[in-house]
Amino acid sequence: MAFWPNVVVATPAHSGVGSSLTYRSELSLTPGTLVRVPLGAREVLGVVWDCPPQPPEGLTDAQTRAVADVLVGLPPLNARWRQLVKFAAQYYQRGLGEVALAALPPQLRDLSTVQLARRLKKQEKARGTAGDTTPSPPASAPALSDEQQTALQTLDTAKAPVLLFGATGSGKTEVYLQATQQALEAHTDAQVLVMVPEINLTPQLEARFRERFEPLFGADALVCLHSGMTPAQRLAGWLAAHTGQARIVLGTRMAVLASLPGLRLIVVDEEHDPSYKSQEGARYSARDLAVYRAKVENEALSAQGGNARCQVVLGSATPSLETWHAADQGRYLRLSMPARIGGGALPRLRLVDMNHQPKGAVLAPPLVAAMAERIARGEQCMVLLNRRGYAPVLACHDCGWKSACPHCSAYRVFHKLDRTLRCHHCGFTERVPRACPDCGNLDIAPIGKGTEQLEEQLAGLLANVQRPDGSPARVARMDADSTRLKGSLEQQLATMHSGEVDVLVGTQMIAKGHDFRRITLVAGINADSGLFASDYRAPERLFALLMQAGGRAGRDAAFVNSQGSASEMWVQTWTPQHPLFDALRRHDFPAFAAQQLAERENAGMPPFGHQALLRADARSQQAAQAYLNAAAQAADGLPHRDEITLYPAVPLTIQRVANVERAQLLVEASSRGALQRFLSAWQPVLLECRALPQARGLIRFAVDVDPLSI
DNA sequence: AGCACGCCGACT
DNA sequence: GTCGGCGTGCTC
Repeated sequence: MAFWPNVVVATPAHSGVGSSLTYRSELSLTPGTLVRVPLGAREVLGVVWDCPPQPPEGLTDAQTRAVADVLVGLPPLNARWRQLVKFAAQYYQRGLGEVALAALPPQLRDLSTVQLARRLKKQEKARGTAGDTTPSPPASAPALSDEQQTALQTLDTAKAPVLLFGATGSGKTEVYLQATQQALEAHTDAQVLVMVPEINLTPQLEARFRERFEPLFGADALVCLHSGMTPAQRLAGWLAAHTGQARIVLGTRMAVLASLPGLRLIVVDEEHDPSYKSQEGARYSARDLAVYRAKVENEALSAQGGNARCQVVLGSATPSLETWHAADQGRYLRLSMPARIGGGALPRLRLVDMNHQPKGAVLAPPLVAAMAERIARGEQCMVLLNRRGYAPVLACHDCGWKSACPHCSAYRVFHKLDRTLRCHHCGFTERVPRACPDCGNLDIAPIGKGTEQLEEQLAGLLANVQRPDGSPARVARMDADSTRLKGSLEQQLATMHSGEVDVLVGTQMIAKGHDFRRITLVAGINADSGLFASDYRAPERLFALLMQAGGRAGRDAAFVNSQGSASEMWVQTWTPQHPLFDALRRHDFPAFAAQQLAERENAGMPPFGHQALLRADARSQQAAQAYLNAAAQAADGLPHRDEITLYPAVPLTIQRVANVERAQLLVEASSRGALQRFLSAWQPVLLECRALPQARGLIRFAVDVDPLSI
């Protein structure tokens, strides 16, 4: 008796190989079994997709090679996981094996069967001792507000994805915690997946979950899964999730593809965050896959009978318009928690019209004065500027030279601290020239402001300001540069918490998640620069960013009240008349969303229309565009072509990065189904078009379904 | 995608 | 003389 298992390996859709490869095996292999198979000269990890007892047609015996090794001891990946992977591969136009293998920990690929057995044994042993840990008193959950209570109850019985629309500080995390507890207590094998948009946000959430659940389920019951972990940690975490030993998995977008056989609750925190959309490889939206995954789990659970469900919660103070629209239509269940815990008020908006401020001032004088007042009272301030470095450009006043990157169509940023010019796109770094490289003029000067300069200027402006104890005000900066070294993020957060720092200057990263109880003033500098960009999502992003940043202020109602002052959100803008600010002033996200959705509907934009991008990287811009336009031409006559609009190829905003020219072509459809079917039919055509003479110089192409920016 | 094989520049 | 750059082609 022999079998012909179809095995998926890490070959992408555009490699020309079908979705799976057929091997030979003496044994019948359960679908989902992990195997090692010969592929060319090497041996690779693969997943058995099915295992028919008949040889395939059109494939000779000589072509079929034998399965080299079966990873016994590792339970097969279940049908729900395989369905999720299959859906993701189809929907995002990638190879089945590419998605499947990307969802497995990289170390699993090069681990021998013996090593794996050892790993599993170790894990098993740890599980054995987990139950013996001294039972600590169960962590007491705080009493819930009425809003939280309602949310929790609804969550328990909801028959649709739940949008938890909660103001910053309304206690969403406590709802996640208690929902997790509910799910875990309902079933001994139940697992919960909690996702956050960024690695930075995992430590504090992990701490909250550990504090609550370690006494109940032991330390091994919670694992983290994100790309910042070492390969060994990732393998261990993945194995724990796959074997069910981990009851709670906390991670970034990659965690949505982890094997979780007992999944009963998925939490997507800050669901609007663009980081959930992967930007390379398979460009999937972890949020959308989370919703799909819950659906698959629920279909399986209801087929088994009983009323167990896998719930999915999308949490945000400023939901994505896609999610908001789904809630409007009743596809998602909207739960609102408008009140802050402790009765704190949301910060008052102070709009500064920069047209009426002294020319050249980065910070409006009234804002500086307001900050000085706060510092003198022992309060902290936060200033947001979304630009690293000292200045975005260095220029020669004489000949007009600018600090262009030789490899990219972008300027290199002036970093004063280490006297370098750095390209933020390709990483090319040089020491700042003493004189203009073109004309030798010594008068080269920075143009525009970055966080380094803002920190420097603020330190100067606040030099004479004293804190209540008479010590001088202290300014600190937090951005990707200041937190690059391991542990420095934690260190910087600690100095902020301890109150050593009065003013924190930083990029977007300071707006997310971190709770500093003494912050009562938040300022957005140059925040509206995004509004001038052509990106139709710019207002949505700006609103979310300002709302999130504003949410950092006045989190501790008791502190704010004791200070006798209200918290404030200052925004410096050149377009104060923009309707976005009216809604922001009222903290009225629903009004903002309604206005934006009306605009989107009129323009046929998402979520009313559906989009995909065909992107091309090439030696020359001409080749990139020629390939794209040829692909568009070759689409004639494909199924659903008449329901699709193909736009002409255009260069990306940053046309060249690291000497690679980039272009893209927008694909639009009014129906998701038509777009999907068209893209599937287009895929083989895209492969063929690579061989066209005009596409000479093409390096790669990729389809981006539901792109976040166009 | 990997990863082999294969052909041209700066180093032990 | 090699090490190594990445261009081209293949994987049941």
